[in-house]
Amino acid sequence: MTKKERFNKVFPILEQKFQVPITALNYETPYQLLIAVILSAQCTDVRVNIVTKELFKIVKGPKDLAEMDLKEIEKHIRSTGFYKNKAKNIQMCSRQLLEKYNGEVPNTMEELRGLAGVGRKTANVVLGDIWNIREGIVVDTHVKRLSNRIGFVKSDNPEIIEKELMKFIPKKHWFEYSHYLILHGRDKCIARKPKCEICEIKEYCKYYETNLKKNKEKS
DNA sequence: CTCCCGATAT
DNA sequence: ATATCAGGAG
Repeated sequence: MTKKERFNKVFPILEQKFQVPITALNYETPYQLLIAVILSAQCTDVRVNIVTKELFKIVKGPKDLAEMDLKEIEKHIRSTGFYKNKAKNIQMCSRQLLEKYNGEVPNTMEELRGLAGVGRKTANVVLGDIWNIREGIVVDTHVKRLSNRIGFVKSDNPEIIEKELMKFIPKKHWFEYSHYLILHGRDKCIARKPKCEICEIKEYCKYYETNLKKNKEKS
């Protein structure tokens, strides 16, 4: 089975399962989404939402973080991990927005990448969720894990994975693909103990195939 | 490549 | 105890 054939089997199943993909992060404005995504690095979306629920009561726009004491920012976001870097980044990012973009969130990959704490993954999420722009495929830890397990790629490098995926996934599905894999990764294809037995796409998954063989050899 | 780093499931 | 969580910067 080629990668494209495998994709054509898997994608409709995930599409049926998750329907319209929506972000699990809570926010009211593009600026708040940007901050939430920066905070979500190596942290569960659930934890980010707990933090932003309080933070966004006092942070409505870039001015609020630009002027806030760094220690106070750290105190608010501490439980998301990497809190010193993240505090510095979201404050610097807010100041950059005020200086360069009149306080608005820019809508190009290049401009977003120039902001503190914003890498390719964060930029892709903001572009997709706010402006519905498909600049690329969001490759986070879930997309990386599932793409390897299913058999779409063999790599740990997010940029290589993104390039490989773009070869056989139609551009119109790029944004949905990431969301579906992230959702499915949280639901069934969990990192530590994947629920292969009840997985909807197991018959098209190399990881399940390998496990089946191992189990049959044992018995 | 290493470091950043707390919370949670196993 | 250890792996893992919507990664990015130096």
